[in-house]
Amino acid sequence: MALRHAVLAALLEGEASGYELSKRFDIGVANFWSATPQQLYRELERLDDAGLVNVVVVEQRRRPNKRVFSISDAGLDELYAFTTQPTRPPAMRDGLLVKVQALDAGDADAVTKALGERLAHAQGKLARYDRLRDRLLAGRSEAEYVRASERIGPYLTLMGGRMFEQQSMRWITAVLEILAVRSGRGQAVTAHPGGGRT
Amino acid sequence: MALRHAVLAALLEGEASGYELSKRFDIGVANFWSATPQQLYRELERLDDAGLVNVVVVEQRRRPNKRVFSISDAGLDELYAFTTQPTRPPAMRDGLLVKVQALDAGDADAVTKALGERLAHAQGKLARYDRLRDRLLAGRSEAEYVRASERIGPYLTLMGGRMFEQQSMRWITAVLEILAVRSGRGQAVTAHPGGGRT
DNA sequence: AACTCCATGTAACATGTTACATGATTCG
DNA sequence: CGAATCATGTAACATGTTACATGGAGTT
Repeated sequence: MALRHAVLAALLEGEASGYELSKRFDIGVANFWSATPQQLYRELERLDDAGLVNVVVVEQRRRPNKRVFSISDAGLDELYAFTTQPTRPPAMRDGLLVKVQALDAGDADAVTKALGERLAHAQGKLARYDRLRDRLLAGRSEAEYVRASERIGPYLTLMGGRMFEQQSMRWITAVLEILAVRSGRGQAVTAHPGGGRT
Repeated sequence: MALRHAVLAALLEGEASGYELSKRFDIGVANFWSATPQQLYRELERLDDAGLVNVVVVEQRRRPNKRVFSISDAGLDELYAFTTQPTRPPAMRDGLLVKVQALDAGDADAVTKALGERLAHAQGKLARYDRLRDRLLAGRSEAEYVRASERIGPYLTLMGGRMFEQQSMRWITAVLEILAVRSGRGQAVTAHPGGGRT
């Protein structure tokens, strides 16, 4: 049930509508959890039913009404309790890794292309994280920020996100180099056994 | 449908029973995909139905019979096709990150403890990966291995796994240091707003 | 006129988790 | 004698994905 707690944690940063949350949890932006809009709308219903969030309907002039959610006292208790509960280590589930694992029986050019795309994606995410970091630090050094700021959680997960993307980039770069070496090596690429399908 | 292709990719390393596969895909070992035994048994049924694997029932003397699976020609075609298909960037979903994000409203000691446990877990995985790497290299240098070995996919994902765990360890270490600085800072920990639940 | 943004949802499906059940064998 | 390992599964549930639907406002 970690989606539930991820939503509560996100609401610590301030109240939000489902739509606003769906942007914070967008896969291309999220640094501590990601979820689709549909998951969020469903979960927000449940959180409301469980009394873990407060809801206010905000009527808007030239826009559809929105329901603005904030964390309730019961929600804060629930979130506190969550931090004391065990969590399992995360599962590796990345299609790109499967492609790389299957490289020898797959289309090496296609995998190389996919690696390049992932590299660009990581670069984009990193740039966003860096902008966010600059905004958080607001001119202060990290040491200053760490001492002075009220909250530290968001900064720490942001750092995690940055390091993760940098790490991805290093891995992809290393893989691409190795693939370049191998494609330039005497031995040609072995034709794929099926010989072309249909 | 990446589980399907992960299983096919795993079978490139040789035939296996469901039970054997479940060990390769164990969350504490897997370096390119993880899955529970139940998922694997279900998926192997489907792969069999779709003709993507060959199945041989091996009768054993003092053991229950086992069904040994290997990738079929159709399976190789399917896997090849998969390497040309787009995959989405992976979703961040780690309960530990949620805890860290919620640190300021949570139990800092419990989160610190969880970070320590994750650090140990990462260390263990790294050690396993290192042993696997030594076995793969079999005394050769990486450069030699890259030039000479038939397959490269498994080595590359292994490298990915190693780098990922090292990266996790660096992040956790940095977080623990920052938390140590903050807990030693003038300002005491703010009591949690709910004040104790129930 | 077409497209994107705001704002919400439903329905159907695919995937992943947890608990349980069975039964022999080997290890300490 | 109890625990771990080998080997397979079923059932129920929780979570996540995809496609679609609605409708006004602003933008090109």
